[in-house]
Amino acid sequence: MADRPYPHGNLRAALLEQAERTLREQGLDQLSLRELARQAGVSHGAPRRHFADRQALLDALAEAGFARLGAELREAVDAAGSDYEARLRATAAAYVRFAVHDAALLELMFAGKHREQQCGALHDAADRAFAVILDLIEQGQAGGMLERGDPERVGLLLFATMQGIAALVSAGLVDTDLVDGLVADAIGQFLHGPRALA
Amino acid sequence: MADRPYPHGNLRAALLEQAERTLREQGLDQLSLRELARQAGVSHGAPRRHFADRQALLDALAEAGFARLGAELREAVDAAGSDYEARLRATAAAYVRFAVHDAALLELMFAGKHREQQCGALHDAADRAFAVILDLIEQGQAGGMLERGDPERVGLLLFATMQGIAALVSAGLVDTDLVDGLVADAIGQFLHGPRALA
DNA sequence: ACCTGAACACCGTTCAAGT
DNA sequence: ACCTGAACACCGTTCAAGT
Repeated sequence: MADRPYPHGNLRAALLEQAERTLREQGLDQLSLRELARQAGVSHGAPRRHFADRQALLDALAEAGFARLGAELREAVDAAGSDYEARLRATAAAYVRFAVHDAALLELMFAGKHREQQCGALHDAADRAFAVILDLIEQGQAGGMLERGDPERVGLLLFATMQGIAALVSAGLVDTDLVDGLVADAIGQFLHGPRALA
Repeated sequence: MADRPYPHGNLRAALLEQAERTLREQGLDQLSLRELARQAGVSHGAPRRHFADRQALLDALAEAGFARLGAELREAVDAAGSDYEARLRATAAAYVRFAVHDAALLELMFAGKHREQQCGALHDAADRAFAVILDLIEQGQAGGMLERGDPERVGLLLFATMQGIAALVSAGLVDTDLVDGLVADAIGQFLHGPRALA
């Protein structure tokens, strides 16, 4: 209740930031435009100037989520050593970390219900996150660590596997202490095929 | 507006059935207890006798969703021929079909927010769906089509991959005409390793 | 045992009015 | 250009009362 970090002119950013925090700490159900306005110290009609309706805010959150996911994946790759399997593993681990830390946000990012309008921006943000994986695939193929093949197809498969593991974890269908093993299995299978699991 | 198919005594089943339809046709946002009560021809307080609150209804929907998913996977396996790769492919195709037909329901099934109470029943239903995949893995290992290895770990990986593909499709991040290829890639990679993608 | 109906607090959205 | 504040329709939840 001290000074507002956004005295003015930044209402849109303030709403998004607080919304992301609420989403993380209390879930989508508790995310209300009126409460966000209250926390920002403006009237309940004010957010309308920046977001046409609640869904527009959710779309913007999802877009920002993909941007941040892409950045975190990129960081993980860059921080990993030169060993290719370690780079893959670090990427997958970063993905799962994001999924655990921002489960509700990830749900929102993959929620089917998105506006046609924002859908373009959302799709672009998702593509930029996917580009990290794509780069990794091309790098692996160039270095001979991965078989040749359409990088997009191979990358989509890796992307899907990571998202699937994230979903199982977020849903609580797999115990958290099994996650690391599952990620390792996924990367091993991806690189070396079924015999990696034997 | 004709006769109610549930004159009485089946309110719980009627609510669940209508809720699943609304979820499919209009999405989670449009699912309201009051509207369900209206469609069932009862007062808005009546559902409370069968579901403590809205979340309890959603939990029940998710549980029923896993039960149906399991049944549809089982049917797909049984309807497929004896060729093992075809059986795997049919299972994955059935999963994606479910995801496309009931995207909002699948979202609900994997939504983190589930009650402790219902969580047991939900987990059991999910386990029964997973059992179909587990059987398939054990069958593949016994027949020599799959490498040996903890069937649970191998099965989880396949489960995650299917869920990941489903998520990408539901989110609209991959065009529907690429789905079949992606499923084929996933199964090929799962059975034969990376060289299947070259 | 199951349902009704009034009540309460809250929400998203709209819009005329202010600065 | 941006925000206010009253208004409207709708919702989830509670609870005393009915049968």
